[in-house]
Amino acid sequence: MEGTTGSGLAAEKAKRLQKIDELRTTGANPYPYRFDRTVTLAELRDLHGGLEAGVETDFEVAIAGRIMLSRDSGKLVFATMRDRDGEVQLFVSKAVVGDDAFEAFKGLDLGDWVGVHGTVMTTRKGELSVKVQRCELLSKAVRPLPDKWHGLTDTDTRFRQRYADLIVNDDARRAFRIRHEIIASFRRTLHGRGFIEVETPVLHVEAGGAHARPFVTHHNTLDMQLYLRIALELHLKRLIVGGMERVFEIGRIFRNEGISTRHNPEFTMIELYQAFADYSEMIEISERLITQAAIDATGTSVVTIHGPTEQIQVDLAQPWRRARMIDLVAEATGVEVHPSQPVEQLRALAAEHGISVSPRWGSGKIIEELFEYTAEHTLIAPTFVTGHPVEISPLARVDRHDPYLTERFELFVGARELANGYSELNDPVEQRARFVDEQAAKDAGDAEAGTVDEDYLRALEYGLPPTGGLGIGMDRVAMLIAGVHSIKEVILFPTLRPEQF
RNA sequence: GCCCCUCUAGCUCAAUGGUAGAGCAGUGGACUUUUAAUCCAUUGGUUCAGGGUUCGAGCCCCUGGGGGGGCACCA
Repeated sequence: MEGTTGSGLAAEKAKRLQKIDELRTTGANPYPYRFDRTVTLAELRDLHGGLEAGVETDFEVAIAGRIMLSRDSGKLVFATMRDRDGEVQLFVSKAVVGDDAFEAFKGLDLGDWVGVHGTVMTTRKGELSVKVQRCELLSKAVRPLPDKWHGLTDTDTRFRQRYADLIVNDDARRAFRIRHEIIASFRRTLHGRGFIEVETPVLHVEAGGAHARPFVTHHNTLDMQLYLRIALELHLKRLIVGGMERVFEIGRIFRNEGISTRHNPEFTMIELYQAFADYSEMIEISERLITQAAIDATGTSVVTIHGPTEQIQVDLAQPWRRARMIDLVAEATGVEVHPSQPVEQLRALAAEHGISVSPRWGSGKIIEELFEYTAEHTLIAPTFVTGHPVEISPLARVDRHDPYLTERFELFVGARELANGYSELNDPVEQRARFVDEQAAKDAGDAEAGTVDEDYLRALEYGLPPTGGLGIGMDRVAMLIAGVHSIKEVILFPTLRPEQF
């Protein structure tokens, strides 16, 4: 623990802390306040990446970054510096910087942040480098970096210490870069179509807009129970009532459910609502948003889709399949189904497929179960599943051609649901009836059923224009475009059990 | 909640039930064009925790914990 011999973690930290003390005794600050850099390392490479080997320029730069590697060859030290977007080699010559500065440079540790003044050059082998004139410690790292070659692979450590993961794993940095590009792309596409970005409450008096178990919390001053939102839907549609016409929100959603490769208790959803549009417009926007995001994030609309048992390459720019839920079930089971059929008939079919059915379920819910068990896992390439039964779609408008179905779709890619949209139900009388059915289901013991949201009904009574709405799971889109298998790879700090220190 | 896998040095990994090891990092030394630099030497361990079996446990058994995968759950 004390002293600077040995080489465990404690000894390593002690040695570095001692270096900090020694710096301070010489009047140096191991944690200075700022550094004015002139170029980023990506800019440096853009400007000078084409230099031939063995060239020394007079081009002076000030750069800043973290020391990632160091190669000491006596009176010369080569180090690799990295900033957010690039790397460059530092060329440190004892003859150039002088004995004291040279020793000081050798005293740096991997992981230290430094600022460097120097000139641009290339080595004999052609490596773009900065010939260091002056090097300033910007922040001393007390803890050593993970393995310089193997990086960090332990998932526990990677997710708990995301900072360390980001320092050493290129793939981690890439995934979050892609996530950023996707979100930026979505915003651009929607701004281009006249959408306004809004923010609505996270704390809800009633957890509506979806079927999910909510997190419950409490407000002290109001002394009331509140729920973390499970969807954005109902507030955004209130804004359409208010005449905002085209709104969207990218927001965190909370669902008190299991954790898996596809689920995190808090995740990010985008929802958008467009007045005077219907679900067909939402289908078109879904396709456009995701395809454009892939292009913006990766430069190509071709993605590799990882299904449960297979993986395929798909060009998102090609039209996506559309199929009604009832037709997919018929295709999978060989039996025509429709929510107008007697519930006994559908129960029998479910039983044939080994699906246990709650006595509370009507025909529509059983059809959905049949779909999930028989058809969903086959939807690897992007597929819009449409025409959900009314029973399972309390906020969607009835299909203009079939009173048992709704004008609704869900997008499946890689057998995962990515999006959900519909022509919004805007008849306040019918909406109340649907809410009453939901409340009845909740009272009968369905923890995920909704309640009667009186304020939302009041809003509808002011008049919701014909509206198309859409929700897309941003994390899952990021998984698709980044080509990763777990949602934890696209959430910076995924939900984990607390660590014991 | 259930099932399976996993946990060894700071990191990446070894180790028939028989003295816990390697590479990297670290430390000391050599080297003015290296780039996972190289070469020589070298420090470093509560093997997740607690029990048990055994002459002897990193390894086998039990309990607990973290993580991963699957199931269940999840519009």
